Amino acid sequence: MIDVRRLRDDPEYRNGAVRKGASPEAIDALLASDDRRLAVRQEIEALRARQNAASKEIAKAPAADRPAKIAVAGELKAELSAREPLVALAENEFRELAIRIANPAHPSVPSGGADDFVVVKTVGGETPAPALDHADYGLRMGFVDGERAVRISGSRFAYLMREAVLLELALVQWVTQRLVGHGFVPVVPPVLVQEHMMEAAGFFPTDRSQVYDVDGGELFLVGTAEVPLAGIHLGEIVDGSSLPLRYAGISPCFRREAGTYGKDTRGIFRVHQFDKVEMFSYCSPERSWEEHEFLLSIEESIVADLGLPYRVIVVAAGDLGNPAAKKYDIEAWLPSEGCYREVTSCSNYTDYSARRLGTRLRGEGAGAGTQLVHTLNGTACAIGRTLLFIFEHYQQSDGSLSVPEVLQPYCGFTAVPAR
RNA sequence: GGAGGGAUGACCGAGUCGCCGAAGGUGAUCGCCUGCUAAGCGAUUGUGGGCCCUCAAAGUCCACCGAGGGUUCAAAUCCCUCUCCCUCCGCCA
Repeated sequence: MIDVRRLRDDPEYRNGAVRKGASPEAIDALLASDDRRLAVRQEIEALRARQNAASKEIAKAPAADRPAKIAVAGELKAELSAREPLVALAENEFRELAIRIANPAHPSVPSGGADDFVVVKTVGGETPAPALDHADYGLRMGFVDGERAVRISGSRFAYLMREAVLLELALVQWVTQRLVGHGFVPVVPPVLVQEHMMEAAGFFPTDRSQVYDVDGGELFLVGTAEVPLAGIHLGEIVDGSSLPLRYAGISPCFRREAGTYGKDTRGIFRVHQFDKVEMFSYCSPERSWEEHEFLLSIEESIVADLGLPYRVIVVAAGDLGNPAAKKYDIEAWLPSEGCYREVTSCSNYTDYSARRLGTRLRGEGAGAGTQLVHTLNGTACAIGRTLLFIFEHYQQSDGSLSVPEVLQPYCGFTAVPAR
């Protein structure tokens, strides 16, 4: 949820919203609506104050005077109940308008759309394509069986099998250990959540079509552990000195991938179900940008230690998700396609999600007030996606697969012979 | 799936129409006291919003006792619906 006061007073903030696609008209309409709801509320509150006072008098009055006083209070009540619905109307109008304004882009975010990203750095070279691309290689090695999965679940599902499973477990172990070392609390979260949690996390109503609902719409399968991790401190006021609170969620992720027909149909690049280790930080507003860089540095270290060539980009304003003020993507080099493709990303949602989540922090010292926390999230490792990069970069000329050194202690083998 | 019980402030826990934004306790903060520590004594200590004000504080008004409706001049308290939690039975990895 947008900060309306800041939208009114801070030109840079307002401009950031425009760069995210909000029209100046929509913003002005929101501000006008804010004025209206305030005026209505003031009127009703004044009326209610009079009614409350009248009621209190009744309690103190001697029995003989009561009937007259009750009549007076009754009139006020009638007037109040006639005008009270106006408040809800004004509030609803305001909310409708407010929900359409995305979190403003940070000044450091370039304007424009999907092609207007800025490359921050490039590490490693653009290696040549291997004999088989990740899909063919996965099939050949018996790592990925999409054909059989189609029979039982439809397209964009796959059986992950054989050593690929051990590599998955190794990745989860390795990455989780690293995060624990950085002070993240490891979490296996619920992956079915209620509608209100989807809303609070900012996925509904915008991305409703991307989410599976089960149990007759009572519960929804999360597309990322970010959702339940964002809910850990729902409605809580946390001690400011305990921040940053860092969680590492390990979970399957479910995505409908609506509107991606024909896109990335090879292998397990884009599937309806995959496992992921996700980072989530609750952070004070003062140091959330620092935290964002921290999450990026972890993501970089993971990709780099796996030996994958990659680049870091700052995603342009128009290509940011609704709640993100800034987002980095790490794109690894995919030799078979001859281009960089996203492996991980991290976003700073600033106070945008926290406002709906109701997660605040209490400052230190006596009389210190509360303020909204900032929330950030990032992919530590999207397992399937990562495996596929390994299939290409670690595929040997004899058809065998070597194992990235960092994973060897966790999977118990150093190579998989050709098949 | 069946039968009961519950949801109150950071936490525990009173409270069956007006004197309740809510006793008491814990925790926290400030001060006092004891040559340290512990204990003890006193004070303060919910959230959000409005008005006032240059700002803040103070003051004042409104809302909030799981959520949403209802009854009433007046609801934490009565009624209805929903959600969640707990206990027992059944089922079960």
